[in-house]
Amino acid sequence: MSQADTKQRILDAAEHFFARDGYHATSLRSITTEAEANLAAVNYHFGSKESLLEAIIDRRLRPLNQIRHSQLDALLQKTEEAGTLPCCRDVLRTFVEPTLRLRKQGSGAENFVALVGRTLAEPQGIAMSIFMRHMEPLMLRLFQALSLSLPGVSRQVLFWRVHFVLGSLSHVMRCHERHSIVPEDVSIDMSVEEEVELFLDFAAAGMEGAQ
Amino acid sequence: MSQADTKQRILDAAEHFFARDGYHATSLRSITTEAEANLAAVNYHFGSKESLLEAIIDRRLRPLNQIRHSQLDALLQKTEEAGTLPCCRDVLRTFVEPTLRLRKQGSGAENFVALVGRTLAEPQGIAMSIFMRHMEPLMLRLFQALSLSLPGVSRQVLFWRVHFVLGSLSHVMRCHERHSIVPEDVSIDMSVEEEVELFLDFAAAGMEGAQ
DNA sequence: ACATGATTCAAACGCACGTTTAAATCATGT
DNA sequence: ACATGATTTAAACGTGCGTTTGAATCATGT
Repeated sequence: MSQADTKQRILDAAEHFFARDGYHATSLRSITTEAEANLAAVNYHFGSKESLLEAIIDRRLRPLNQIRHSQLDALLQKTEEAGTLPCCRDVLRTFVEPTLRLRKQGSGAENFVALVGRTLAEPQGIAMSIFMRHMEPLMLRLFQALSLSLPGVSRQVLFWRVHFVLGSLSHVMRCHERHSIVPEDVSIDMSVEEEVELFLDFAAAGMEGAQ
Repeated sequence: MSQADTKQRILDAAEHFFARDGYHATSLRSITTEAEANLAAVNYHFGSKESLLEAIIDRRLRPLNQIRHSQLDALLQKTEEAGTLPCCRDVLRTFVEPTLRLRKQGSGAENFVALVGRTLAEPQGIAMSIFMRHMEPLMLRLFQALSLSLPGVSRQVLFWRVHFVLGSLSHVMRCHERHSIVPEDVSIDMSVEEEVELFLDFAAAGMEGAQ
């Protein structure tokens, strides 16, 4: 059993518990027990509990944001060539679709998505500063592209609507499994495409605002 | 200095720290220090840390939900008398407006609003079960009223859009002070009415969905 | 086969936590 | 003034935490 195995198992277990119970409510003992590793392994491989959290975010957020960046690149290049403005829904899709797709990829990625959802809900939390470092450039590009797609909406109003959408998205990201109250006639299982379009129906309409 | 004083000061201090740092990251020592009370006072007056959290939720959520219920009562009675359907925006307003108004009421209520926002983001958290007990009847009525106001939207789609709106709202509730990144030309200070209409422009359009 | 560095392991460290205790102090009715 | 119950206080309790240690074990190149 090599180092890589242990590190990966610890990352997976920690991702799982951090997402489900939160950073502070999760102990290194429960992580290492689930990972079938020794308690000291976390400090040996990662240095500290906080660095472990950073490694978790690093592992998944870097590739995710690369995808989001390149999707936005592609959209902006396409509309520029066509001499048109990107539509709000398409801009949002470059951000939302990779996120919801990640969740269905398996191998614990759904735990990461839920963890990010939690992180967005803890403004003063340890994870937030780590997270923001990764997100800031993309967020600025997203805001600019949305501003481009909705020339009729003031920057002030746009700012808040972007926040509303991020609130919705982070909420969806947290609800990865077993919902609290689900009416009997509502099905939870959807394809990524269905999820994305369901979300974009709401978010794009909200961004455009009341008529 | 009477018992009531100490209990109130502890409630206020705990509300403040629970909202800012979360339940697990807040110690009874920091609470009682801020409240200028003895460490043992929490267990004397409330029994345990968890019961303290319950008392915090009880103190503010009970009157808040009474207002929301009666606002919804009034709306439904009015439209029934007029023989019309309630409009989606008005239904949402009965839920959203008392929430955002509470925040401006002062005396620490803004901390409670932020705490509820956090709670909604921690599905397995201690606060969630306490919170859900208070919210379930109102949530069912809200869902029914929204269903009435949007007869063209399937229950399945409606269910998700309600979740999206609650996600947005809980996000707004958490952002009570000092935002992370605010563009220079965006003003944060708004009246309750402005906040409510800004939110409802977004939420009502989202509920109605893309055309 | 052996040396060497990487990894695992059991045990312990100091610390902060929520809670409990019992004495001291306070408030109140007579 | 005094008795009584409510409240406050300082101190300690046991527990679980993140982290550290040093020896044991493993993997690898020669």
